[in-house]
Amino acid sequence: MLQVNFIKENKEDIIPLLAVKHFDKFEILDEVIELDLKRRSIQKDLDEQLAESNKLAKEIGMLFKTGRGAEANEYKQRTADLKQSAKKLSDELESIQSKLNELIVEIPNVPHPSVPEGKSDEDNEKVYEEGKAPALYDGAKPHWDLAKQYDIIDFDLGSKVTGAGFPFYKNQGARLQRALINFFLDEALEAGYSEVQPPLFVNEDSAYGTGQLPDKEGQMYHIGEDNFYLIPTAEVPVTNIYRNVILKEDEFPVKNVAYSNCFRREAGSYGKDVRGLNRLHQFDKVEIVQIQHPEKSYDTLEEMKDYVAGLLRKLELPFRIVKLCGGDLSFTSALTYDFEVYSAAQEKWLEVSSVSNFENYQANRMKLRYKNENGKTQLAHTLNGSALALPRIVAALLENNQVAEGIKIPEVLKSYTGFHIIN
RNA sequence: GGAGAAAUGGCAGAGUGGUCGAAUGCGGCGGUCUUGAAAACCGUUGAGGGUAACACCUCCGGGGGUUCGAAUCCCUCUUUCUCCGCCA
Repeated sequence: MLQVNFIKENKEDIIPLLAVKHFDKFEILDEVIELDLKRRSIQKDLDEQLAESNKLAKEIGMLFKTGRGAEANEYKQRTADLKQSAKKLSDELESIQSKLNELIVEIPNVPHPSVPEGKSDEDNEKVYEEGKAPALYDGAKPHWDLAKQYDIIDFDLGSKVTGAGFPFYKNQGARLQRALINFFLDEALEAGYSEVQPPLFVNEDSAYGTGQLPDKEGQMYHIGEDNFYLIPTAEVPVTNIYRNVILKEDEFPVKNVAYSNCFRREAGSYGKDVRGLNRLHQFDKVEIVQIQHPEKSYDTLEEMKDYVAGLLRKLELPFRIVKLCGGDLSFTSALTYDFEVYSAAQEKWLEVSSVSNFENYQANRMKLRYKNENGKTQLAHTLNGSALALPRIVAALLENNQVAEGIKIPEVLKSYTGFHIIN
């Protein structure tokens, strides 16, 4: 969430930027500012009353000690009154505070000035493109047919055992998954990320910390009995490692990589978008997370973008990078690059990675701070990116590398899979 | 799952109703000494709100209560440890 002071000081500047994100409830900004003023004045009154009763309590103590009980009892009367009005004020304060909270989480992160205008993914700005879609041979098929032909991914079996969107990976398909996970993790370690293996369930505080709650409640699987949420991405547990943490400035940048299963309800998805591997309820992803000094976070975003591009290059996949427009940008992100891989058989671009800078939006919720050189605590910046999500990479690998004899494995993966062709 | 013990500042650890935001030690930072370093000595060292700056307020795992007054007493939740049970 944004900081109240930031809103107050930059209101005029952020209104046009928020408009790029199609946020139009600008009256919330004023309400937040007003509530904060109110909060402050009530806090002041309350503090004064508390100071008064602290003073009285001390005097009463003294009186009792010196054996002047009668006087003490007179004082007691006065504290009773104070207590009552203090209680009223603190109730009022609490209700204002929670109203303020409710409102401020409705304000999305302010997009970076370079974020293009636009409604949907069609308005995203292409910033880079590399590689050519391969010319496929005549019998080329989409990946769901290939998966069946080579018996490497079984969607029907997944439906039987669990439901749609929970496939089984089998035989060479299962090994390809393992190979990709290991390849991605090894690459990240090489790039200086330290690996963590996070829990797949998180508590409410964590879901709130990275912004899944209260916004996207319905998108997560929820274990009611224990009030846990299944993680939609490793970003949630990994970023929350640093919830309520004050870093030292020389600890920047914090770089973590995590492989995890991801669980998404994907309520509202339909049609060919969800065919095969295009959209799953459970999938595998290697995620990179960085925590960085505010002044360096955009350099880091570029670095992460280049890193992801390098992975796709090694996998020999044609890809492009788009800068998300205001309408496609997520609620919490200030700037996001999406990576799309061309699926030759489906003749469309598949999103395989998303690299974002959240600036201090997540950090403010999580109270993730650092001490600067003057000893002042300030909010850090958080960034993350998929590096990479497996299903669509697998889809593209299968489709783009198919030949009459089978599916060729890219050079860089051969030592991981132990085979050169799926057949 | 059952029984018991515990949770205090970066860490260790004292504090069982009033001058405790909290002794002491370690660590960190600054200084004295030194050619430099170490040792020794001196000082300093939690977070949030608030203020021009002070004052002042809140926070001793979370929440609630008792009391004029709570780190300290009571209730509750969470976590950790010990024992028993079960178990990959």
